[in-house]
Amino acid sequence: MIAEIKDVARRHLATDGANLSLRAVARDMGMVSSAIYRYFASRDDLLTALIVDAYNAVGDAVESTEAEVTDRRDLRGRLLAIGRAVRGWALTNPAEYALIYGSPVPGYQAPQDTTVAALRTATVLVQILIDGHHGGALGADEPLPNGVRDDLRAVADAIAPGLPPQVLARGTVAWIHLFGAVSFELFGQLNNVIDAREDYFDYQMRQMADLVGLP
Amino acid sequence: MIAEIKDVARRHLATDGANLSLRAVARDMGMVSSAIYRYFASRDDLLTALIVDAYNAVGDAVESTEAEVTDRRDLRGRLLAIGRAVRGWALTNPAEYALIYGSPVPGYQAPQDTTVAALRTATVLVQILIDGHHGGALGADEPLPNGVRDDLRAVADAIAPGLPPQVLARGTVAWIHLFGAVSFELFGQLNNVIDAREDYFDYQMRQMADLVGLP
DNA sequence: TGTACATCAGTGAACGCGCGTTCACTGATGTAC
DNA sequence: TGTACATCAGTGAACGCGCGTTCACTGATGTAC
Repeated sequence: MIAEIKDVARRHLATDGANLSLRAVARDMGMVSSAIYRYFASRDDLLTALIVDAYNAVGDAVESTEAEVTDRRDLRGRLLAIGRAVRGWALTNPAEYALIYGSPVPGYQAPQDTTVAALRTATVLVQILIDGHHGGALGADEPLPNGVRDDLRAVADAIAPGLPPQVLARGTVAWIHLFGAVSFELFGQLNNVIDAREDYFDYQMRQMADLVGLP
Repeated sequence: MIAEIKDVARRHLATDGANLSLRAVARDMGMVSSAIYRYFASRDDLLTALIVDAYNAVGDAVESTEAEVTDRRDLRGRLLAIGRAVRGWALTNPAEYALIYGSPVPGYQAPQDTTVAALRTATVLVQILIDGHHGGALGADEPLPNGVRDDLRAVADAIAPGLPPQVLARGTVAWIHLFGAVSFELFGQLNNVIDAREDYFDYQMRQMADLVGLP
């Protein structure tokens, strides 16, 4: 029942964006609006559930697609797999993507629960950096601004002990570019400019592989 | 009067996002809601005006900041200036930034008028590419997927005749990264990860200058 | 200088709609003795 | 096997609010003769 409500709500997200209406969801389920309160304490609670689900859905997509790269030394292939997984998921679930990576929902404050699910995807990328670093494939010579170096050292301590901040820095740039590229395409900024979307996306991911220094 | 309405509307954007309410705007101006219709035919018309203004505001900021770089051969400096101008404007006008570069407003269809204003910013970047290319500073050897090459050739024909698609390709990557980085920061994805925001942004822009191959 | 008229910014009431949330309730299903 | 009770999913009415848009109107200001 909870699952059905979320399904209907997801369908509504597609047309209404984050202005999700409890009453409309109830209507679609042939229920009276107050019945939803048996399952969700408020509209925000429903939104939160959808957000957590969305993070987990990208997480699932990314983890499984990346795991399919059988040659684990093919770091570029693994990065490309992550990128394609995110993009593929975003294209099939644009509203949910916008919910988690688009403009913040006005008046909605994300609770702590969401951050755990949000981290899953990042972990897969970081593992590529770790593997590349251990294999000695990634250089890490150039200096970083002090503040950035300290911030990234803290991140490394938490999720990838021993990974040099410089390596992480380039990883985050690739990371940000990945979501930037997907958002740009999804939010219509590529319209009338690039039609060969898939090739263009792959091209960008290759540029990022170069930037990170993957062999 | 039109200007005042837009001012108040802009203030509302900040709290309500794109769920802009005509009545609330009128209320804030001490008018009755129907009075707005003397100046804007509908809520969507007001939104469109705000969007065009926003594009022009970024355009102004970018053009003037970039023009301040006196050494025109300093291509990296010019790119950095563009980046900082976009980021600076976005940080002072987050709601307007979200309006034009965030998730699309549900149910709102942007009219043609907006594209002209949207192009202004891009033109400034393309000029850097042109200058770099004429100076012989930018290599353009590696192959591009056919579709991408054709798409970008068409773009070049329209706004920068003679500019090789390869050069434009790298420029668009920098372009997309710029907005990706600003959105990532503005939409809160950097929270609890990077505190040295400004340094981190500059670092990213330097990576993009490298990627484009600016001297 | 004074009157008649047109312009036009803003009013106020109304239409028809939507929303989130509360609350006492019905009525079916399951459980215990 | 049959009765009494508890559980609980869903109802329906209501509260108090918001919205975009239309429309006939008032009343001040400016213009023409």
